[in-house]
Amino acid sequence: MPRLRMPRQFSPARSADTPAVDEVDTSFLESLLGYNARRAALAVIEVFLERMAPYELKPVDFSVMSLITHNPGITSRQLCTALGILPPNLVGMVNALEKRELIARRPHPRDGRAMGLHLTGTGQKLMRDAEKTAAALEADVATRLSASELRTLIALLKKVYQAE
Amino acid sequence: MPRLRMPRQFSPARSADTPAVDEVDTSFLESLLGYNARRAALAVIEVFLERMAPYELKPVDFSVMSLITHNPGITSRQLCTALGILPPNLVGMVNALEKRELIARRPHPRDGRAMGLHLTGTGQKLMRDAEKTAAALEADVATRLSASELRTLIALLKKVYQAE
DNA sequence: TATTGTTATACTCTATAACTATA
DNA sequence: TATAGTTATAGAGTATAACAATA
Repeated sequence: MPRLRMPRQFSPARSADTPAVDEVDTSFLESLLGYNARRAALAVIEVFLERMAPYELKPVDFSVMSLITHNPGITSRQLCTALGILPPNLVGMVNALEKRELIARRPHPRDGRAMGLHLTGTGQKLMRDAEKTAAALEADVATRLSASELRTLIALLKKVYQAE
Repeated sequence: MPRLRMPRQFSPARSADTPAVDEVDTSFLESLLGYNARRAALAVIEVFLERMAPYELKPVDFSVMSLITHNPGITSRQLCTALGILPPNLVGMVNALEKRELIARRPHPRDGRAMGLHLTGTGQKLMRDAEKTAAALEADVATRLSASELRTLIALLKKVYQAE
């Protein structure tokens, strides 16, 4: 009978059972596209947040403003579809941008339910600078990557998500 | 005097002032690395969520489990550092995985404050299947990309975030 | 004094249901 | 009946402060 053995909770596990980890092996995770894509996205967004702080634009705000810039009269619905945002979550952003007098709502010419979104003069001025900053950020990342590597990277990323 | 003009609120804006957008132009955003990286990450994570649903592992849970798999005895602190998670936010995940009896806490051999994390038998069996599924997911993405494109993509993504 | 793990908590992001007005 | 915009609200995800036990 094994009665003489110590009860398990008092039996210190042998060191083979409780190894310590000195250096963390992340090689399996690093072989996965999703892991690398997420880490890279977070790294770029971190720099983006710093550089865009003067304009008080977070990445999604910038995306919204940029689409309005290049698509004057775009509707909320179109913004949601293009950016993968749910309508209830866009309302607050658009309200905030309108309150800052960066954009203005105008009635849609053909659909009485919809409102077309337009930049104000202030909004246009801000976006000229903000888009320059965004483009400069790309140039800075291109110091980690060569210009052609950056082009390749973006092309491959598009292949991943546009194949949906 | 311009008194005869309609008050602005009753004056329908001319169509030149309120254009409608038929097709949304996203070309500027698509030129930005951050935008593309985020979209690609979201696309891969979406598939990941579907495929990992049978194991009830979200991406972060999988990352935690995978690091424990390849680093038996890893501490919470090491997990947080490796994955960019804040300690308070890891507690709930580890508790949940322990409650599911996928992992077990054992005292750290050299540091009385820390606990080493280890897979249980159940956890090992689950992770054998889950990591196979994760690798198969890569192969599926490789139908959108060639094998060499996938390797290039991952290498370039690493360059972006490891240069931090 | 510094660090590990933890609690409590707040803030942001994302998701669902339901309403209104127009189509 | 369906759609655009909105409200309210719930659930994740992420953030800081502070504490006990140990280094």
